[in-house]
Amino acid sequence: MSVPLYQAKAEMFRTLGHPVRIRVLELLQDGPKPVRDLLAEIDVEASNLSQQLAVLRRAGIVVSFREGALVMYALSTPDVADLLAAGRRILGAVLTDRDGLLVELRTHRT
Amino acid sequence: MSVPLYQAKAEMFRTLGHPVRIRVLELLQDGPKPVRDLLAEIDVEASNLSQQLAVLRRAGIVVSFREGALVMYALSTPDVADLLAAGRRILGAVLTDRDGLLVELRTHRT
DNA sequence: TTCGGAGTTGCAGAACTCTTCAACTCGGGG
DNA sequence: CCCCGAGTTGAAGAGTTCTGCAACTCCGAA
Repeated sequence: MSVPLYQAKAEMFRTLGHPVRIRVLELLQDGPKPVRDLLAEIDVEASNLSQQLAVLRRAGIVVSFREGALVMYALSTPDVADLLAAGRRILGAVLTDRDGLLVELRTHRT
Repeated sequence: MSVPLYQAKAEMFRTLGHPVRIRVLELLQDGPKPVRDLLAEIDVEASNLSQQLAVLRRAGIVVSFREGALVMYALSTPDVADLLAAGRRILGAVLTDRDGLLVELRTHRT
């Protein structure tokens, strides 16, 4: 293995670090979807969506296959859902901590 | 709330998308550590580490406090460990899927 | 076979992130 | 008081990533 593990991990997280890519993953959580449907829900240009899908595909996080005239995308592993869930939890924790801090700052001397 | 949720999520993942920052979080998983210790384990310039710590701090993922002459850092919530664990699982899944694919390609016609 | 819809690819400029250097703050000793 | 070790901050240049445009491929229907 030539790439250190922590670097592979960093790359994986970086891959998720884009609003369009996050939305794609959330939409794919409840099953495979054609590009058309993603495009209908995400409000971004087709070529831009395609670029972002390519990023996810290269990272191995989603897979694509053709179904008749349509190209379908799906999560490559359901573990992705766990990651998104963990992300949600941290976001919640961080935001309530911030509120807590604000309360602290208001109720005590700074 | 002015920032859409999926954008906040994307920012959080982007924050994790850097090798030094990942290593810091992994080291902090088993308790608060002074910057000196992080510096001793990570092999990066002090100012660079400081920059990366600032990124994590701004995102609310870690907190820092002074202890005598040293500055200590700690995870702001233990949920961060879950996120790293989920990341590890996906990395594993993606890599074994890749191997699976390679086997497929070798045993059938391409 | 030709057309049109569905996606993808290549590319260039704008926007962002990284790294490093130098200058700085802060809290103990001596 | 002055200095030193411990960290932080600011800024600039190099390097990446993002977006949108235009040109392209591929399948299915007429």
